[in-house]
Amino acid sequence: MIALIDCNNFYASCERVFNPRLRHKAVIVLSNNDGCVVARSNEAKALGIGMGVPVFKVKDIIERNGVEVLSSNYALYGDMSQRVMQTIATLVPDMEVYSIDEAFLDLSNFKLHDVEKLAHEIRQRVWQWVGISISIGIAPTKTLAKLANHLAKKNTKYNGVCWLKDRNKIDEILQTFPVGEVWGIGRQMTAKCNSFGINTAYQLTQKGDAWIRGNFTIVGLRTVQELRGIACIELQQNFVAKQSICTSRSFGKMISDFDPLAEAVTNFAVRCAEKLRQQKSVANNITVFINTNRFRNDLPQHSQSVVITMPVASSSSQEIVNYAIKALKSIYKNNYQYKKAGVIVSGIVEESSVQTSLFDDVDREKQSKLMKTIDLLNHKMGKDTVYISRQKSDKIEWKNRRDKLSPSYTTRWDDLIEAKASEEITPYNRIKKSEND
DNA sequence: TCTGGGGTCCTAGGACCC
DNA sequence: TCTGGGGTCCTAGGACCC
Repeated sequence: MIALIDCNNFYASCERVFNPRLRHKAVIVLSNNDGCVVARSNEAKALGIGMGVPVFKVKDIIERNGVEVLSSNYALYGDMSQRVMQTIATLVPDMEVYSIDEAFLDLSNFKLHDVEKLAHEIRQRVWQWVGISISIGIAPTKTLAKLANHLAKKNTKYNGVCWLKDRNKIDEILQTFPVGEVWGIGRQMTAKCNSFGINTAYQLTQKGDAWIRGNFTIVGLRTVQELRGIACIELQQNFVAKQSICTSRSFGKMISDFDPLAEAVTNFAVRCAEKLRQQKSVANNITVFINTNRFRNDLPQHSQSVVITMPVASSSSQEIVNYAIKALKSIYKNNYQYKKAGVIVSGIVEESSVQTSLFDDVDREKQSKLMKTIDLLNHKMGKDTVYISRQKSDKIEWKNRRDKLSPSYTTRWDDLIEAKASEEITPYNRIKKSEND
């Protein structure tokens, strides 16, 4: 038995925990650069604000209904996510944290008659300890647990917990479940299914394996098997190092000059190097890409990327920055307005298994000590306390827009909430006051 | 005016080998 | 006229996820 826990309207819910004024109101949270809508409270969904739409397209709805608009505050959401996960782990330790707001649980160690009670206990505890409401789907496979979760979220009759107990119940549900809502079936596969007259999840499960494989590859077949109750996607409980790491941003405004572009790329490269060191990895390849604004048909377009393979795999900020700048120089062109850039490190291996080069002229021992010291300082004293000079100039042209950022309530001392008790409302004062009167 | 960021996995096809 | 058969490895690009 597998459970999928998913936080309801996660980013919007996080904002509400510390700002009660937002409760019972339509709230939306925007993507980086205040570009698109990435989270909506139920009230905002009801107003017809779609997921992923650019804000400027729903400006009317926002103004007419007084929708509360917030920039995304990842420091807050990341910390709240950890609290949710830690709370769940107090009841079920066998857990895979699947995304910032989702976790799969292995319930095979629990007795069947305890499952429903356990699920409600998890909901209650997360709500009480963290202030976030969650939905829980329970089923024999990950894909079915996802589906159950979907139902738990959509139908209030489930009271937040949907358990697909047996095959009959599962089939009954699948017969009305749109095939496109199934986890792993995206836009392309949905269109193809529909063109074959397959509209429900059940219809898909009735097709032959060979047919499914032929049309939807092994990936599609796995999804169908999971719908049939045969587990093909295992719970991943151990830490797995990433195979590629990307840091990229759209800019607050477009950039033409090389220097500010290089400043941005330097920062992205430093972040990639930090993420590498965090997971004790080194990378062999560095990709740098730059894009002009693809929505501006009136401007000349230039999008290009280039991969550089380093002589020796590395996680040194200095080294990765040097190669990234070299890469940028090779693709940068004058007279274009760039909107976005990014750095990807790939060909990732454990730092303990580095293949050295006979002609290596870098003192790796020294670099490694330097990076450890920098990481320590930056962790203790704040991000970029020690930085590479190219990371910061007086110009900050490439920075993001985050106009509606909420405080980092849980991760910055300066942003801690102050609670003030009014004289009028405390019970103690009320008694004192009446005594005086 | 304004349009996110970060991942994984799979396949097809080319390059190369004998 | 007619041009083998069987592999491996790598990469770009597509599809999917949150």
